[in-house]
Amino acid sequence: MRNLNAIPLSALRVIEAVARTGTLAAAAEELGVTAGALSQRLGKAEKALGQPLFLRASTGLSPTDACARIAPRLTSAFTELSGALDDLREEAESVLTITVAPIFASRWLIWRIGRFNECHPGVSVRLVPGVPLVDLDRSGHDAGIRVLPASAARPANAVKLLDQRVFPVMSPALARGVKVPEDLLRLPVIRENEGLQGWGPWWEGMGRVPPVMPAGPAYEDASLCLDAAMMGQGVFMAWETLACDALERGQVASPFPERIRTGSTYWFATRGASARKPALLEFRNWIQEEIDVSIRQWRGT
Amino acid sequence: MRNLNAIPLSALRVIEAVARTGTLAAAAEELGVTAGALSQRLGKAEKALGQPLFLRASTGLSPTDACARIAPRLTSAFTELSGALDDLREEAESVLTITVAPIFASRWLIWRIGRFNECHPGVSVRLVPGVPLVDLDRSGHDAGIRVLPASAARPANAVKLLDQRVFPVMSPALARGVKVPEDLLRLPVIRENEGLQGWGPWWEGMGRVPPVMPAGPAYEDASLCLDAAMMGQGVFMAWETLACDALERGQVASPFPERIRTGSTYWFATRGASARKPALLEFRNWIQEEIDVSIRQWRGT
DNA sequence: GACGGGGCTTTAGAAAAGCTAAATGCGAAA
DNA sequence: TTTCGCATTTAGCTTTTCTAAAGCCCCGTC
Repeated sequence: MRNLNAIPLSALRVIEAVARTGTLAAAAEELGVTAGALSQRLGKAEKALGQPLFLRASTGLSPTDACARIAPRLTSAFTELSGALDDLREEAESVLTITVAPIFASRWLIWRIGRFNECHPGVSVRLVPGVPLVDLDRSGHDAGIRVLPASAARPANAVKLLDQRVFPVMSPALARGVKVPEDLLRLPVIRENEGLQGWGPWWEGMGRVPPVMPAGPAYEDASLCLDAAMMGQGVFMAWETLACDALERGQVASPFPERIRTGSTYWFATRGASARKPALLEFRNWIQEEIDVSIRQWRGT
Repeated sequence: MRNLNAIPLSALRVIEAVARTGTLAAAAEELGVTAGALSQRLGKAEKALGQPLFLRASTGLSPTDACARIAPRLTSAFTELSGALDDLREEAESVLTITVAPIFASRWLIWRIGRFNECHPGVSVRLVPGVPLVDLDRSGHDAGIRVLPASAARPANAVKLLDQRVFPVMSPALARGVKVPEDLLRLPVIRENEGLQGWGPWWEGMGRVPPVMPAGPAYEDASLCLDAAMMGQGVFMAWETLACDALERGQVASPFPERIRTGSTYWFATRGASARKPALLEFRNWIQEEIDVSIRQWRGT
């Protein structure tokens, strides 16, 4: 492979094009430069290789034996390169790579993505679950869906998908004993990573001073916490996108109709270079509609 | 194929090398430039393609999905290019392309070339019969064997193979009636292209004033003339390299022992760029020896 | 036999690309 | 924390490559 260092690749391209088209002029047209430039490149190539590659005839250039023998291989190699490049471009157009917080992907997005595929068969969406906020312009992702607290700066190239709202969920059996918020104090609180995310805003939203609550089991991520809630292990303060489907299916119950804003926001951030991809715009539109539908549904409006 | 115009081929090479080696530093070593140069090329490539191709990790660069997908194709394409180049080089070393006057090729060289092949199995000799003197430096031939009259300029990069000598030949039956040169006047003269090449110098060399001779059949080339002589159609003034084998085999007879110089010379001319090819030197040495042997033999020394 | 055209080559100057070396940044391992 | 490995950036310099125009050669035409 190192022998490619000895001769500029552009020279090989000239050899290929001239061998294929038969004239310098035609090759020049194809490569988008003047014939003079090619003549020079060719001259250099022949000098570098120590042998003439084309016989100069009045009607054009005809390859020497040796050149004719390798020309098809050059053609095939460049065709391969060209094809690979095509694929790259095509894929760039038809494939969306989207980084999503796992919680959103696992409990909401992946159950709906099939519908997008049905409507847009030419587009393939790849979800990349990932917690860390990646710099989209460097990561190779076309877009990212992330939840940011109100305190965070508005991300670049981002549109708001929805305000995050929370509410307590529990198994339907437990819910039967819960009539007023204070009833919750009798239940263990299922915590994500030992934290009590969302409880403060919720009590306040309900017009109460946040009380001390009995600690229940803790799990590593919100999805596991929701499972625990389904199983009756306690009460869990759930994000709406996390719980809406479980609520719909009756796997968990929500005793109070209030949906309290935490101040966090879902953002759909687009990579600058992908901003013009039609597939990406379609996807964003689709997800916005889908969120609308989904929320309207389960909020019971 | 035109899409290759949009991005420098060297950038593709960087992509390939980095994808394969995993680090910029290793790729830089392979391509023989600094890592900084590659970083720049890569940056340009990513900009040109509108998408990042590698994720920057602290341990090196890791290709994005899309890049990983095309990388093997790039590798295969460059391997193909590299292989083609190798072949070109190898062939340049092991293949000799030699342009020869057809008369010399057909009656002398091709019957002996097999011996060269036996001694030098790695070298393959291609004879390109051709009358016109080609410019070796432009024709793609490594060497040429040509006969030039004394008046011609000594060709560049040429060594003398032998002085051309001529003598009359005829069928053994006819030869029985020929004791002195004047006996030839009773025979038809077989002519090449209506000409009487060689007769003047021969008569003079024999100490005679060139007489008028009876015209016989004419043929297009000397090889056909020799055939005619074998068949008893007359007498033919043959070049020694043309007739020596036929003489050896008794197909023609030469009544006089004198071998008269015409002043023409066989040259072995080498293309400048091929002058250092070991195979070419071997061939030249071989042909010189072969000529020595052949001439010594049939001159009966 | 001059003429014209197609096609390659040459030339000079200008533009662009590419390179190097060194400074910088950034994680991870020690 | 320090250090180490690796990538990136910067500035300046070299080298390459390009273009446009003129030149040359061969060939067929008028």
